Amino acid sequence: MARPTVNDIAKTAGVSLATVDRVINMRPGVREKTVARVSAAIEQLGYVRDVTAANLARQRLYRMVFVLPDAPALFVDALRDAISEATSSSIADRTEVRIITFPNGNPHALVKSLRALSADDTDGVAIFAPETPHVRDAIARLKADGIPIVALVSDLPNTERDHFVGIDNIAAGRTAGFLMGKFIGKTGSSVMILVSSLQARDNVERRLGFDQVMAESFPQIEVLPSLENHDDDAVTERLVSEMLERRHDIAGIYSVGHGSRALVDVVREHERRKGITLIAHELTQVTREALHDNLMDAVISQDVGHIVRSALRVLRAKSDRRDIVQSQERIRIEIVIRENLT
Amino acid sequence: MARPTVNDIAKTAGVSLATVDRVINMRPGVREKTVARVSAAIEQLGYVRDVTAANLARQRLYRMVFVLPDAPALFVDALRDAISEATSSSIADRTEVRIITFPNGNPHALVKSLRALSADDTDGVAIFAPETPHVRDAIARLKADGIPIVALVSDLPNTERDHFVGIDNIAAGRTAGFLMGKFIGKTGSSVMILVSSLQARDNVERRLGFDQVMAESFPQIEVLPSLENHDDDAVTERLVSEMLERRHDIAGIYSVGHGSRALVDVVREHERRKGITLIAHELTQVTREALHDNLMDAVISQDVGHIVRSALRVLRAKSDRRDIVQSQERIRIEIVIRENLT
DNA sequence: ATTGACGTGAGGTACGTACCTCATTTAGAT
DNA sequence: ATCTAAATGAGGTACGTACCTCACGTCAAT
Repeated sequence: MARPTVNDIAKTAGVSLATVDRVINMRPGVREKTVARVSAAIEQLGYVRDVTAANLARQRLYRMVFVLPDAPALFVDALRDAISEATSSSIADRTEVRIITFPNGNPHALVKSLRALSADDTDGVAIFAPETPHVRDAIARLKADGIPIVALVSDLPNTERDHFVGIDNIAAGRTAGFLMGKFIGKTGSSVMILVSSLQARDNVERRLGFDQVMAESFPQIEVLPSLENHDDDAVTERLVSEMLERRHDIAGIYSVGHGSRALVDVVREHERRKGITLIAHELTQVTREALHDNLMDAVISQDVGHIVRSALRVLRAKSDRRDIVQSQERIRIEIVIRENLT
Repeated sequence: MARPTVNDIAKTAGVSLATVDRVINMRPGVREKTVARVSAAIEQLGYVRDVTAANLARQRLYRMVFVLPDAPALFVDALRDAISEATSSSIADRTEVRIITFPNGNPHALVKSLRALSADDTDGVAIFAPETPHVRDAIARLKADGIPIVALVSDLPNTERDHFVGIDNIAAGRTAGFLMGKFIGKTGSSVMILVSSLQARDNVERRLGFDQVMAESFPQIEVLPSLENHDDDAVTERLVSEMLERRHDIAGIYSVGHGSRALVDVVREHERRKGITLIAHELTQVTREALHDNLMDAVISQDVGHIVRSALRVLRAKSDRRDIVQSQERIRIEIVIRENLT
């Protein structure tokens, strides 16, 4: 009744333990017929390899690498913190984590860092970076080396990444749009859109989803063109101030990017702050405070802790060629308002 | 640099492996002074017991029990499904799961089931049940037997449960209230409240939170007294139909309990359905469809998968007297709308 | 019939921990 | 100083798996 072991398989397949071992670990030197017999026995008994025992025997250490930009956005800091936290409890699951930082918006430096990784010191890579041709090539190289790759937060769909850990950003944008429309309510107003960069796939997708919903369900609200701030506080401040001066019909501001500090600062000091619906992404100290102060109306977020743990689980599974539990790895689009802010 | 083992501790503490083992597993026969020496070495080296190796050596099997009502609510079914799903992948982590069902609203039967559990066939119990004096006693008995207990979904704060896995239901009610107020917007309207039972702590807490927010932020909206449906579809149907006939100022319905099937059915067929803001709890097939059909405006939910996995993690940890990673065990109050419904 | 390549079996050691037995040392009481 | 009980050491086996070596058997090509 207890779970079957390799010995049970050997017995029912009528072969020795060594042969079972060869089959399971895909070592050469076994006739196809014998492989089939062993496989049948595995199937029949419902054998599941005891990963913990295997890892013990093999002195397994998962050496994982997170690759992050040094963008001056609190979200990236939060991600970094989550990685650190995961690291401290990761001794328990044989996982060692390194963080590689590359200069924001410098794919060249990123590629250089990726080049330094090889299969004999790395068992998995989680990347949060924009998709450029160079990055694509670097990822292809890593894959060719047999290293599992997951994309983090912003997907890299045209690369050979094994998995994407993050939210559906189109749906996230739609969510923001729905709330913006419902919260503004009134007609004849307009919404300002602030993005980090139109290079970042996640930003573009969110904007797309936002526009879809606004067009479908709230056509009376005008959505203004995206303004890029490149995660620069000074730029943000200028853009927002100017806009609020120039157009008095602004009823909402949607911050698409990862940073909202400057935006919150400007709005906090502005006379019209009560009349503006503010929706941003990512729960950080800044957005948290803004929610608490009734300055911000909703934050669309993704749990960085989940993201990090999921990335590590997926990378470990890929590294062992194991399946993943899909339902556990779905990252939710969280809507955070003042009341469910814990 | 690799993680230290018991042997390393023995060496640095200047004792034998057997003594280290006695200390770690709290077996008797070691002088206090020696215990201190060993503890110091553990501290110094940052030793963390390899739980996987320990479980292997000890042939550990975690025998967990979930105790659930047979309430005819889809949420309970979803919970049951989540447990089944967790069970299938639980072979990997040495966990065996049993589900005990008790007749809804019959604490006597529940207590009888609990009485049958003992420490030599159970390593942990997760309970979803209302807190009654009998239940309190039964839990006290289990605790006296040394069995870890977690409360599921609805807290049992006046018992000796080790942990609560679920959301802050007052905050959940506040969340519902905030959205209800924002979505209704207009003045001079009223909101109907439907609860499962005023015995269920989670229902009461949600109602409380809802009232708080409505009073604070939306005083122009009248909140009607709670109507109990005892999870009975026929009762629900009657209550809702009558109310919609009698009062034409109903602008919103808040379904506090775990079941919303009958409510959705009634509203779906009603002529005023477009004019009513519907907010319910728990994402199930019914609420999912209602969201999709624009019949329901928001669902406040908690991820049953997370709940089950968290309960199992916590019970395993308690059973081993290990600490839990708080941040990983917090269950979020999820706001689900049409757009972030995946 | 001999050679050699390949397939397979038998048996071992190791991983980090649990748990057992038995011998020996130590401390405290007399 | 002697006795006794408690504390400790030494060494073993086991858990399920990985990985190694070596011997033996089989079969086809020569």
